Amino acid sequence: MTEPMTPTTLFKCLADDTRAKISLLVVSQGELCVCELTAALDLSQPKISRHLALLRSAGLLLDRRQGQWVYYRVNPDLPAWVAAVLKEVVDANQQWLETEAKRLCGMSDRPINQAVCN
Amino acid sequence: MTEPMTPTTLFKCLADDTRAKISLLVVSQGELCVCELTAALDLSQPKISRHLALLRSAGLLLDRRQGQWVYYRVNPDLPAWVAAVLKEVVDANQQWLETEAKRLCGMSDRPINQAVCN
DNA sequence: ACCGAATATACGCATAAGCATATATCTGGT
DNA sequence: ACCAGATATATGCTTATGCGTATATTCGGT
Repeated sequence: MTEPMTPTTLFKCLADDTRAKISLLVVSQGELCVCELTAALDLSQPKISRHLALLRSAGLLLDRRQGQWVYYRVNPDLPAWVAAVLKEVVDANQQWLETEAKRLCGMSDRPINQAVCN
Repeated sequence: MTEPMTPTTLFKCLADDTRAKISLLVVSQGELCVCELTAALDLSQPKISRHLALLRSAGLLLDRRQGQWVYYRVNPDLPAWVAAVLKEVVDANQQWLETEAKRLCGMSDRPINQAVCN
């Protein structure tokens, strides 16, 4: 079902603030669970889940259940240009993600390892 | 009016087949006029113009009138990451643009210089 | 088995986005 | 001044997209 990723497919995934921030946060953190994303973006859980479902069905993200939590990561089988684009955007837009990154770092009850907080 | 380009702004520009192909063709050719784009994408002129207006008002493309033709190019004042993303996508997706590039090269009455056709 | 936490989906609705067609504007040539 | 080619915009319509709320589902602990 996950057809080859065309430019338009990728850009549709990212053409929404919620999905763009989810994706970029996941890229920079490696792996994040739904409750972490909900806290970082300060949005309702159904809203986050709905956007995650879209990113998953487009093949951009993969999910992994671990106990009560579901972790999302970037699909490692994507073409190299997709990873390159994501990396470029993340590296150049740290400030745009600042608020969300801070909320994530300030999260008290994170399930597992608290990632780099600098 | 052209606010700083956020990731979401850029991706909304590109989240449509017509606009993505217009943008990538312009990136790879340097500059293209409306009639060239209309021929390359094989779409109606109003449709092309409407999407160009969006790309222009988002600040992604600039236009320049030369006689009866209006040429569009990528805004050179965009942040470096935007140019990097566009370049990455173009380089890796030549095949996706193949049909349009061929139509452009096969265009008989191109206004000025016929760009590289390989 | 039951309960609460975490996550996913369904539903109804409001708005945005894209389209085709018609029309307006601008330019160069006569 | 007029006309044709090139381009831009307006209008009305249809569909896609995103949202909030309610409700399933799944899991670990008791």
